[in-house]
Amino acid sequence: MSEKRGEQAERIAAGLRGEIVSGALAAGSALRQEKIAETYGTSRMPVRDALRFLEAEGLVQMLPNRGATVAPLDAAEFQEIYEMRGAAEVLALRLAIPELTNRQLDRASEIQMQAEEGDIRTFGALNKAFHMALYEPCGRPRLLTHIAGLNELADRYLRVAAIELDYVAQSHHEHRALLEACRRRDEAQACGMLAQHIEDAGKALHGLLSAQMRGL
Amino acid sequence: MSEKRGEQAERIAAGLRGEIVSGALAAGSALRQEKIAETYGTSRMPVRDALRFLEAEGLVQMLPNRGATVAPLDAAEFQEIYEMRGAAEVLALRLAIPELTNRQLDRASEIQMQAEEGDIRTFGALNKAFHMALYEPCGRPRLLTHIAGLNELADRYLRVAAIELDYVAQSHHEHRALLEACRRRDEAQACGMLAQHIEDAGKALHGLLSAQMRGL
DNA sequence: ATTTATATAAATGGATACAATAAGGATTTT
DNA sequence: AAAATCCTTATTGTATCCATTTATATAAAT
Repeated sequence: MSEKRGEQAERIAAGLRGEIVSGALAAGSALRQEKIAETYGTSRMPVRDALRFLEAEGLVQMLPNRGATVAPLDAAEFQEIYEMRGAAEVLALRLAIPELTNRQLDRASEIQMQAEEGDIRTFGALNKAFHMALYEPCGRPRLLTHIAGLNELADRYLRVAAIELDYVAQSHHEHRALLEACRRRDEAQACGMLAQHIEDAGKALHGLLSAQMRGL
Repeated sequence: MSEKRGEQAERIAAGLRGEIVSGALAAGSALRQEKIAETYGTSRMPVRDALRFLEAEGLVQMLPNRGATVAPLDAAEFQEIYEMRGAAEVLALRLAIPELTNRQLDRASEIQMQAEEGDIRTFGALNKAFHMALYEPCGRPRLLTHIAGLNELADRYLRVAAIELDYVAQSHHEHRALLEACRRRDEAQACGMLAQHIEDAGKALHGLLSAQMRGL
């Protein structure tokens, strides 16, 4: 019980976020405040704060007087998220490229190598890490937060789509090409490839998703 | 006291939002829960919810155990917001153009005419309305919410910059040209002009801002 | 039998009360 | 006199309690 005061809401939010993104809490599930409070050993008050957090992130839906539910999965929203990712991440990359150091590029390469050696379970996290490594030098905190949020939303869908192997292979290929363009500091080429990469991913996964999502 | 239950937080958030965007609450001001609660005739509880809302929107900063303050104004953040606006709004316009009906274009024209007839006090709201009218047909709710949030953040800065007249004149000019491109359904031209329009606005206002922001 | 109305149970929203943290001032010590 | 420590006060975070709303089940009426 010796949790630092003032951060229980964030602890609860982190816990719920994990359960939602991992799929442990199914889309549409009711989130009862009392039950969650019991689970985390607090009162309902910090739980409410946590739910508000997650609502702002888009992982939870709250209806007045009717409680919170895990946000539904919807193929149209998935497409929208990927469109937004495209716009935001291309901007971040464009702003980052002039600031990219070789050291940072090496770091991204290393992450990509780990991703290629890893299996499907580690793909999601390492994929995210690779992208963020390229964007961080842009020095735009709000933009980076926005991108991270979109990726978190996307992760839920990836989990459902149970990523196919040949998509992963193509993703690796595109990552390598993207890295090369960045090393040449070829802004136009890199941005174009990234836009294509994200659009491809969106389309590739959209199909799997529509099929997979009958069971709701 | 006969407010509908379950929406007090949103009422308080709307009130505070207005005071922050209008500048009635200066950047950096402390936001005491008890005082706000008294003002709105409630307990501190819905106030806390409202502050969480505003924190998510970026208008308020919260430090654990140390309360909330109005988010500071910062020229670098202004630039970032305009960069993000550019990316998001160009995407929205690109997706909207194929769906735009003549009726919707007429509606946008009407808003623009009102803006040109109005004065500086009405410029901000009508400017926003014009842009949103062009984007709404894109049918991407999350993207539209994102854009609206960015515009709200930008409004704070516009208020401080006390918009110059020749900037307004140029904005009107660009809006008319943008409308023409949309009427021709010329996606590439329209998107290019919008990108330029937002970039111009960002640059024009950035200068004013840096000067104006000494008095903090 | 179906539908509607009522009553009851459950869960949320808000208020009040309490605990803990942080800041500011007074007092003491060097 | 300056600095450090302790104490007091103001403010936030959490818990408990109450009221209101919603959903469910039961009963009555058509």
